Amino acid sequence: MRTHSTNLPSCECEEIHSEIIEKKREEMPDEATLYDLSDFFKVLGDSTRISILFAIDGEPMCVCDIANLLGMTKSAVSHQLKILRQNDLVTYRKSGKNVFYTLADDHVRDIIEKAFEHIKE
Amino acid sequence: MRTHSTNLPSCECEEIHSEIIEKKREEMPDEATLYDLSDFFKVLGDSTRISILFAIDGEPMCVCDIANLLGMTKSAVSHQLKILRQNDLVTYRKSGKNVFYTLADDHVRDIIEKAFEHIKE
DNA sequence: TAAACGGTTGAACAACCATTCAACTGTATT
DNA sequence: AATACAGTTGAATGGTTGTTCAACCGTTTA
Repeated sequence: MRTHSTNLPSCECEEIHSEIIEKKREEMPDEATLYDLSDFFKVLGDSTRISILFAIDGEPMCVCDIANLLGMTKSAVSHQLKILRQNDLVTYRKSGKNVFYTLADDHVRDIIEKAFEHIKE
Repeated sequence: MRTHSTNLPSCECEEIHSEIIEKKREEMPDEATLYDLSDFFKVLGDSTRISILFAIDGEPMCVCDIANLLGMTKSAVSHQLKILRQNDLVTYRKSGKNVFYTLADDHVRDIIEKAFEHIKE
C-alpha cells in the first residue's frame, strides 16, 4: 500500500522556504490518515467496482445478475465484491443459493455524486 | 485504463432475474462516464498525490519545498504533479526559477473532505 | 444422496504504475 | 559566458493489482 518510504530518502535539494515548510508540516494530517484516504479512493478507482456500485444502488442484486449486467464472469465480480466488502462499501444478504448485495450507506453515494458533478467541469 | 473488456466474455451463468437486469441497464451511466469517474478516483488513490494536495491547499508551494516536506525527490514529486496537472486538480504559477502549485478549485477539497468524514465511520 | 447451480477462493499471469536514475531545459547569479 | 539550481522528462525497474482458471463450498432440487 505504501507508495513512498516514510522519511529516509529525503530531498536532494535545499530548503528554500523553511518557515512555509514548517507551517505546512503542522497543518498536514498524520500519515495514517493520508494512507486511509488514498486507500479509500483506490477502491473507487476501478471502473468495475464503480459499475458494481451503480448496479446495486437502490435495488439489491445477486452476483450472477451483476455478472450478466456487466458482461463479466461471476469470479471476477466476486473478487471485486470482496474488496468492496472489506472496505465497508457494500453489505449483503443471503437468500437460498443467492447472495444479494447493496450499498452499505448513503455516504458513498454522496461522494460519487460529487465526483460526478466535478468531471462534468 | 480499461479494466474489463466491453461485452465479449459474457457471464457463464443464466440470467436469473431478467427484468431487474434490464431495468438496471437503463439506469446505468454510459461506459465513458464510468471510466471518467474511476479515472478521477484513481488519481486520488495514491498517498503521495493526496499528500501533495494537502500540502498545496491554501498557500501555494514550489516543487522543492513539497519534496522537502514529504521527504521525496523533486523528480518523484514532479511526476505526480504532472498527473495532477493533466487531470486539472492543480494549477501552477511560474516565478523566476520556481514553480508554485496550488489546488485548481474547491471542488476537490470538498470531495476529500467528504471522504475524510467517511473513513472516520 | 446425487446432481445442479450460485458464489467464493487461491494461484498464476499480464497489465499497470510509482519511484529511481540520468540527462536535459530554463532562469538567475557571478 | 559560465556556473548553479529549480524543475521536467524518458527509460528502466520493482511492486501492485484485476482477470482468468480451476477447484471448492453450501444450498436446493430431483
